[in-house]
Amino acid sequence: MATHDGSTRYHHGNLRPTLLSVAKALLEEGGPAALSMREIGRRAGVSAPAAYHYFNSLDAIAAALAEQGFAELSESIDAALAGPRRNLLAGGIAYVAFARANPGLYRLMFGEGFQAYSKGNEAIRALRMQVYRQMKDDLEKRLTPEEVPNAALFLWSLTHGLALLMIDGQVEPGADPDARVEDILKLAGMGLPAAR
Amino acid sequence: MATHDGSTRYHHGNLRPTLLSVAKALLEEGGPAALSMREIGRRAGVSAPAAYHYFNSLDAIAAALAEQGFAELSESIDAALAGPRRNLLAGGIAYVAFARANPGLYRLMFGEGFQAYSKGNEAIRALRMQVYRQMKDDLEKRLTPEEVPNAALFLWSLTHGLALLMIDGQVEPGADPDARVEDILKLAGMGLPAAR
DNA sequence: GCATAATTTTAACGCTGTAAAGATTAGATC
DNA sequence: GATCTAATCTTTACAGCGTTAAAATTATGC
Repeated sequence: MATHDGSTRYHHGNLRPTLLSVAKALLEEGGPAALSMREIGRRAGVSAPAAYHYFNSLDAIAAALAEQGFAELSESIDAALAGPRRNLLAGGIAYVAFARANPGLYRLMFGEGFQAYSKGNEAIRALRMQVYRQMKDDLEKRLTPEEVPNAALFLWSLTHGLALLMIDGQVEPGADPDARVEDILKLAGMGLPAAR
Repeated sequence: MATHDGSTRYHHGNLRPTLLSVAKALLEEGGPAALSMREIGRRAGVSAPAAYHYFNSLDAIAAALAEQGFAELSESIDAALAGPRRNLLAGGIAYVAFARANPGLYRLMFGEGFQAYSKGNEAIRALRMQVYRQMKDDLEKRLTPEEVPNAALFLWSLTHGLALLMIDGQVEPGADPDARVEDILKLAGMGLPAAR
């Protein structure tokens, strides 16, 4: 491997996190399809099979990235819900902001390959559930129990769809995309003051 | 190549459409990632390079499938809008129904690979625009001009998001998925009688 | 200092997309 | 009907991929 001073060592010393950060960079450069075991090794300054000491497969690397992503997304929503505007609108804005800041990762988390690499990954299932629960909990504060399931699916669909359309460049870029997101989400009636 | 009676001919005679239909089957079996030049050739009873006589690349096959998909989606929406319930709700239901009936194709049309194979494909851009316009036209009948852009993005986000969540198996399957779709879309206030 | 365990490399297999060159066949012209 | 031409398909080949197996190297504990 190559080190910062140009020298070379047999043992990397910090390979696992390096692999993940290199993979994340690759993911944001070219989307999930750009993830490649050999390219990850190349950028980490290591042969491709070296990565197999830390991950069983390319899918395992994808799963690790997705897991990180769900954790980060969940934290980001938590922070928004704890902020000055503690309501679902703030949560939705944070959700879309995460997707826009990490388009490759978001596509990995919700895109076509998901079923493949998350097969039997309980951590991912749990984290994904947690994001959904954050929204449901808030809805339960002001809706009847029968209304909650449909309202939750409605909001998730809207937010997820908006995030993807923006990521895909399907939304004509105006001056202030964040304001646009807020306007759209408000149409769902999310802007009500939160019940305490 | 192999024919129905077990014999073999050098010239297939109907290769281009066969390639497309075989590719469509592959797409629905394993999603966009399952599309493979060699497998397509194999199933068509032909060597892989034979396909290059009709398509420049695997992406070109994907683009042809996507183009077909957009045309079919557009027709399906048109039919719904011309039906007994000539309103946006009917259009939205038809939209989601298309996605659920062709999950692999829908992911191809709107998924991560889109940018790659549709690069410079004007037919696809036009057809995609057309679907969007169908919705906008209807909105313009009953909203002020300033309201239309946001309302259109709102509806497309909701419908697109719902379609993807259902395709991905994120919606707990109830007794009647179609009714569920209708309930969700109704929450957007789409169920108003259409202006004539 | 030495044995052991952890880490990484090289070599190899079967798969992929696709380019190049050659074989085969259909269709037009005589 | 024979022949020439153009269309169609096959074989061969190359580079790149994920992954496995075996060997090499280095760090660690005694």
